[in-house]
Amino acid sequence: MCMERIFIGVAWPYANGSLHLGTLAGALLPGDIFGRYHRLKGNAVLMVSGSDEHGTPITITAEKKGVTPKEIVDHYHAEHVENIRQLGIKFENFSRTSSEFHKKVVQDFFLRLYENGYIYPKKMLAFFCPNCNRFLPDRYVEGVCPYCGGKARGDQCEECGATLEPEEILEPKCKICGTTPVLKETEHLFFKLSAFEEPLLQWLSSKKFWRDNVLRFTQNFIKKGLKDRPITRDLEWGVEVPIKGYENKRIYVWFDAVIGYLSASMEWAKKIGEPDKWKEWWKGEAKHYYFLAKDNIPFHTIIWPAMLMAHGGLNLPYDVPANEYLTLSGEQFSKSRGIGIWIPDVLKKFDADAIRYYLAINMPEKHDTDWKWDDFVAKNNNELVAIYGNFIHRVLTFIHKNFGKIPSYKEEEKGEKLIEEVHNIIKEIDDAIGKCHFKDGMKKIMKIAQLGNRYLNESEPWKLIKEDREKCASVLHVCARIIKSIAIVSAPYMPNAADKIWKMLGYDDSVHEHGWEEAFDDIEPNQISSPAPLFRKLDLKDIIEDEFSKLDIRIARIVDVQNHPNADRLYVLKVDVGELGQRTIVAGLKEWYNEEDLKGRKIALLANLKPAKLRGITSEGMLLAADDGKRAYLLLPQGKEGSRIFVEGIESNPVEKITYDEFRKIKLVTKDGKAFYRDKPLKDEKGEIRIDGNVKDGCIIR
RNA sequence: AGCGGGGUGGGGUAGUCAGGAAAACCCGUCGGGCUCAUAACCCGAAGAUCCGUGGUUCAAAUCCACGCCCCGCUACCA
Repeated sequence: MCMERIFIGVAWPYANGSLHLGTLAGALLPGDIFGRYHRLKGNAVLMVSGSDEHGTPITITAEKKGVTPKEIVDHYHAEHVENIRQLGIKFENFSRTSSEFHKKVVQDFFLRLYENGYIYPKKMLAFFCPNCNRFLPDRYVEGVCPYCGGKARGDQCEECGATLEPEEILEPKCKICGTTPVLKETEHLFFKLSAFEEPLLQWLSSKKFWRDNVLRFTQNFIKKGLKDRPITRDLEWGVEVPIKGYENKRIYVWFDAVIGYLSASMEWAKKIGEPDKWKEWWKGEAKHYYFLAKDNIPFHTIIWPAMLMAHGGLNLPYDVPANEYLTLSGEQFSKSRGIGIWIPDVLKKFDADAIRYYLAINMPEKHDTDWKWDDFVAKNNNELVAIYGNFIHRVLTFIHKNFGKIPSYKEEEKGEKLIEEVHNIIKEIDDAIGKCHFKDGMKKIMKIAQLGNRYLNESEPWKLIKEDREKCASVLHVCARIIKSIAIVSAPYMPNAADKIWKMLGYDDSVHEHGWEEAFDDIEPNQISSPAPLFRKLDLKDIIEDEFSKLDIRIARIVDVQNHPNADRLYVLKVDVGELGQRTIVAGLKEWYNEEDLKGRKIALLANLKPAKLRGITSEGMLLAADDGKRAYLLLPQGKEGSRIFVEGIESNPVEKITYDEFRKIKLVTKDGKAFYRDKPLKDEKGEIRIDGNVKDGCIIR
């Protein structure tokens, strides 16, 4: 078989925070499975990625923390590198965009496009915040839509979807400081993306094998018309523009990041001492694959290919098998809403391969899939441990106890049939991974383990060992041979476990130095040492240990206030809880808040409290307030009604209904005029939750 | 609003583009077997009007039309 060159580009994680499971499921893991598979197949793989370290969000994080952007990206880049190592993801080069090497490549690339006539200057209007003293990216401008009066963000209305020009937006506010920004003229360099509509469509016409969603999305996007994009920004943090007159500007982070694929390839070649070697992938015959989640599609199927066309002489993407999203119990990962599972946290608790298994078997290839803790535990325990791990463990312990080495094979009719069946499955796995059907491949590996278990049960070697030692040896030989196959075909999915199996089979090198075709070969009569279980069982109780996660605290808006007919001190409130609808609650606020104070106000509502009748009226939830023994103080959330109030780092996993007694054990207190759980502030999507009035520290919130 | 994806037994998914014999797989439930193995393994059973309505067809989960519901994207956030 002739060797292929495979380039694998994995979307660059942004160095403004920790990696989360979505990045792993959508880009890192499929890229790694694919890369490891091709290396096993004997192909020449160049797989690169790196930390994306420029852009406004990083400068803002740095300002908030009072450090330099460099310190932020150094911190997260180091963390990414460490996490990637722990996850067993193998890159030829995992680089970073703040390196001098990368900057130089970006500037050369930029200049070449400039010389080729694809970059030109143009004046434009942009929002400038006089208080922050900076131009604001769209994301940081909030205002009112001139068409529907809804909330508009940047260049678009969130409510009606209208696209807005900067000057149209009403009552614009800087999202960082709340100041009204001014429109200011600024000159930027534009990339002539519009020139590539036809070439891109032409190029796409040969991509019939792409995933449907990727291809259709891309084609529609282009057909709507491509606009030239400004590719410089008024910023200090980024790659300097290599053109006179633009010394105060930086290259737009997106433009710079995608060039990382090229710069990281060149840097790799330099590192291994063959500085021209990258050309074999970028100028010679090679297939370029890019792994990313769906939000990244246009950058990899339109902008980057157009940039490569404008540059000339470099290979375009061959396939972009973009994934959908991994959601968490049905909700999208979102740092600002406190929804997410961060890689450094999960690595503390679980084996990388257990995480890799669950994400592989549950990969969002065709549509969003959900990470659910109970499902993770179930699949780990019932599939990975029970079917896969146990097959290997029971075979090896049996061999170790009774033979000490891989027993020799005489003949065994059923076993031969099984081997043939397994070989067919291996071919199917090969085909599946080659087509980036990773989920399917993983399922088929499990199928092999299942067939092994069945064969073992039917053959009953524990009986044969007493009656027919030779046949018993043959049966176990067959099983061992199947385990060898499993080790090889699992290597792309669970590199660590695969290598452990390999060593338990008595080999003293690494499975990753071997080839895919060896999965068809017989096993050598190795001595084996005492086997140990590969994976451990998990207990859901150990995972969801924090009692706070039981609470479902939502923001609610008071729409109506009535006096309770049978109680002097109680109000009956009607509240709007967004997606949860309207609710009636009873609250004892009458002594401290009058009706007018309350109407329209946003409050914190414990939404999953077991409903209770208070003097004849059922209260569906409980309004949370601080109590200093003399009076009550309302919590003052700012977010949208229906959105959650959370504590960072504690995953929300509310129980159906919580009793008042259970809730009382969870201590929420006041501190510095804010609400705290333990030493962490309660937050909503707008930030930390303040408390009305002048409340002392240490008051209980109920 | 536009575009894209999705709605399949209790849960999670495959199958849909190239329509066709009993709708496949994993988990869960129930019954049985086994005891080598991390109370793990294996076999069997129950359980689905394949979102709804209408249409095309000898035949529809699959094609067409309309409707309902979820999710994502919409490039100067990454």
